[in-house]
Amino acid sequence: METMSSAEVRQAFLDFFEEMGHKPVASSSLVPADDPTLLFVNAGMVQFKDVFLGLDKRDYSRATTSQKCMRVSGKHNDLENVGPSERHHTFFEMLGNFSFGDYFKQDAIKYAYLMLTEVYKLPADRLVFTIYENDDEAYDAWVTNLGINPKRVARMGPDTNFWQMADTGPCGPTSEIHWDRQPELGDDDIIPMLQAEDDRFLEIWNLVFMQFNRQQADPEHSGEWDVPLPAPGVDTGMGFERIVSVLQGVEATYETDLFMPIIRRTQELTGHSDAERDADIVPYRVIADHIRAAVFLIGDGVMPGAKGRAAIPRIVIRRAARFGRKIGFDRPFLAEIADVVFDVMGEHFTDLVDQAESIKRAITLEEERFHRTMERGLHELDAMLAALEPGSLLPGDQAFYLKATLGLPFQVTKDIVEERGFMVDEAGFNAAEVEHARISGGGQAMGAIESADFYRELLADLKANGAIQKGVAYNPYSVEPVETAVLALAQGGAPLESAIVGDAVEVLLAETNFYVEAGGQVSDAGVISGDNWVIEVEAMKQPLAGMIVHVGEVVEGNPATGDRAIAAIDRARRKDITRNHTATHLLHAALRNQLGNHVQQRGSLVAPDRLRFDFSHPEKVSTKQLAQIAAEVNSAVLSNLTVRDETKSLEQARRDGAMALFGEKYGETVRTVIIGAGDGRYSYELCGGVHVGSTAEIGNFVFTSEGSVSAGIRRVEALTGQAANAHLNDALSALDNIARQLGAVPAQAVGRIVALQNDLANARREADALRRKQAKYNFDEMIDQQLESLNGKQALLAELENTPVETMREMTDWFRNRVDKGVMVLASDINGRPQIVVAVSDALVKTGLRAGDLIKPIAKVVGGGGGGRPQMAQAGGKDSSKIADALQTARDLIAKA
RNA sequence: GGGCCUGUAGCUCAGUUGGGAGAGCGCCACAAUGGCAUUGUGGAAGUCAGGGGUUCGAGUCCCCUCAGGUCCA
Repeated sequence: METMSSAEVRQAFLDFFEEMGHKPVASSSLVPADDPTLLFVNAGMVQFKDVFLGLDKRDYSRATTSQKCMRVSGKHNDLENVGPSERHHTFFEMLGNFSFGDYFKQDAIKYAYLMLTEVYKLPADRLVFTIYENDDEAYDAWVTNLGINPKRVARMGPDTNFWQMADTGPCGPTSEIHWDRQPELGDDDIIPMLQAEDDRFLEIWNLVFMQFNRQQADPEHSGEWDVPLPAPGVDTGMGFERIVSVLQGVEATYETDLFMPIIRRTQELTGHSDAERDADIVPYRVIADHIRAAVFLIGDGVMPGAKGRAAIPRIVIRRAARFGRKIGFDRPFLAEIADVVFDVMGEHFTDLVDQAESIKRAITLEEERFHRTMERGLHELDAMLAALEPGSLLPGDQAFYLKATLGLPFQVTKDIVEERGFMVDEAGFNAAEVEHARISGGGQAMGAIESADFYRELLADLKANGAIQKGVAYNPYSVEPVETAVLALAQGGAPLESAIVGDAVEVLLAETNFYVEAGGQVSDAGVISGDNWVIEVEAMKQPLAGMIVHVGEVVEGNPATGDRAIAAIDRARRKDITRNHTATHLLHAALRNQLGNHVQQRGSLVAPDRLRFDFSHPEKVSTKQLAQIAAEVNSAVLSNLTVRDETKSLEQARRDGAMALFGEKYGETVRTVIIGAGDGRYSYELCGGVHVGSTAEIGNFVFTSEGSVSAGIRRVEALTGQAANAHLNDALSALDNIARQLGAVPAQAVGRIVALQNDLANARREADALRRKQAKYNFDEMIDQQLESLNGKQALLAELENTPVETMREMTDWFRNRVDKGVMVLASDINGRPQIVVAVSDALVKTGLRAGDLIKPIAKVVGGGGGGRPQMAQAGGKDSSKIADALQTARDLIAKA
């Protein structure tokens, strides 16, 4: 047994299988290419799934990989185990060798054995094996052919040693190789201990033999419906971190050279001694695991966010930040630790290094966002605790509110609550969490998966009967109507033979040029028609690669599966979209020219009626800069640059200087869009969208807004073509009207308005002052003359003419200041509607007379309602002719009160 | 995809059964000081995210849309 570095372990594996005739294939992205049901690649075979299913062909029949994997959700959720466990990870690598109908069980077992004993030079007497209970071939392979002692080979049940992709389909027995951590216990108990899954053994390699096609579900594993596959295959997986730990002679994967540099760096930053570190090892491990996950996720284009896949980098970054706080970090620190990941992994995953700065920035941004969120949550928690009796229980639903709505992790809540001498109702919290999962999970997400399953089966059927080759023929770059056939109609994830008028249907055609939303460009709309029927297409979707689905409504006739059809996009709409799309590229280039190369696209929307573009930029784009950018775009339009596309390898495109979007995933060959010819090339981007032929077709370009989306990201919106013309014309005619109204030429309009505004403000102030003075004078006179005494109270009841509500309210203050024990009811007709205010002096309020109560019956008389505070109330009504009656009612009420 | 929360002055936010749109910071002017820091006085600044509804009356209640936050899938 040799001590190898992790890099050597990985390379030795790939080299050995290459020698054995395998094609070394690069790890695929963590984001599964065509599989919406799978959040992340979680095994080496994922990128070969279609090859195993016979849906895809490669020019090799043997492959070997070291595949990036994530296990964070669903059946394989290792998130909570990370830290306490010595060898659980969210992100890890899986070494594997694969046979697609080439070699089978005997060779697979032989290769695995050679790899471990000859290349890694593991002592054979430390290896033990499991096989499926009735798999005699595997038994022979180990015992007869390789001469393994039968005491070291355990027959196991279907739970551990039978693999199936789904309830039906490919399946087969497996054989596992385990490392014996306690060889001193001898051979005799090996089989029972393996069957009991004792900690003595560490599983290092799983060999899967895809041998059968299961025709129908078989929960009892009778094997009755298992038909042998014509070309059986092999899929193996060895946990890279585990084998490295075995070869480096350490107990925990965290002690290997994959993790120790990360842990040491963390330790440098905290200043802990080794003993302090070991006393607090869980946070160190969590940080080490999660920083790797975050780096690789973001490297594969999964930016932290709230929804879908994006939630995962957010979760790992926030968990790491949270555990970081426990060991003393009070500032963003993960980016500094990420540096070590680039050092350790960069040699093999070279594309990571190019993106290092962007990845670190994304991590730090997320950490900062987390801190802000925490501050808000802690603030709310403070308020909750302030309202609590000392030593009492914080209700579970409140703790859950902090988590679900404000994003404050429960552990944080719990720590703080206990620090302050309270307790949390944990059972209540858990109940609220379960209830929340029930309400918000389930239903719709399942629907999406069922729909994907439906289309996957449909795709397989259509390929099987030869209706299509790889998928729907898709050429969105043409605008001419396409003559084709209806391959299938569907509704709610179920097939439909034919449809009638009014049906909402999904239509699958053999060929289409309807664009499916991608890269910000929205889907096409249009019409599919056949003999005597018409379907209006409102939306498009792509449930999986190769399946382009039209979503629409039958407006005429009875379309049916198999019908001839003509698919026609809405060409005017498409034209507007292409104008906006090409303009978006011009805008991107102009932004970089005017603001600098730090400008990077962070999102975009290309719709027929507008375009929206988000980009990184630290400050507001000034009006002047905006004008310069628009001028540059318009100048590029006027230069009538040609727009063309080229398809080439991603590598070539990068070399040629094409702009790729950070955080997007690309295939090996890419389409590029070039604006401007030769050295005068103005813009060069990777893009799958549809564009105009030359820039003059865009017409006018005009901004409609500029603003902020989040920290460091600006958003602009703009119009082109007809929409821009209309916008400009509206603005010009509005300006023209304004100028005409002012009796000035447009250039002088603003000066005139400023002067007018000043005059108006002065006049208003003057008029207000006069009106108030007058009103106060009249009011004082009114009190002198009209104050009456009702049942010991001083009352003023009056109808005012043309007095605004504001003045009436002011009068209530005057009244209450002047009359100690008084009630006032004022009514006024304002634009044909009665308004009433009631005021009560403080002394009378104390005796129980409330303006709010008093006003309700009064308001009823004029057909309205009202209310207010004890001192002052306000009401309105409908019938001004009843004002006198209302005042009389008031008089009666006050007299009685 | 679903649940919950938020959107009020340039910024941070308050606004209690529906009845005077506010505070702090910032900004402008004036005064005190030789100047600055500073202090005082005064002032400007709001489509209460947008649209619809209920009501005599909506920042406040209801519905929709948009944007953001957050949790679950």
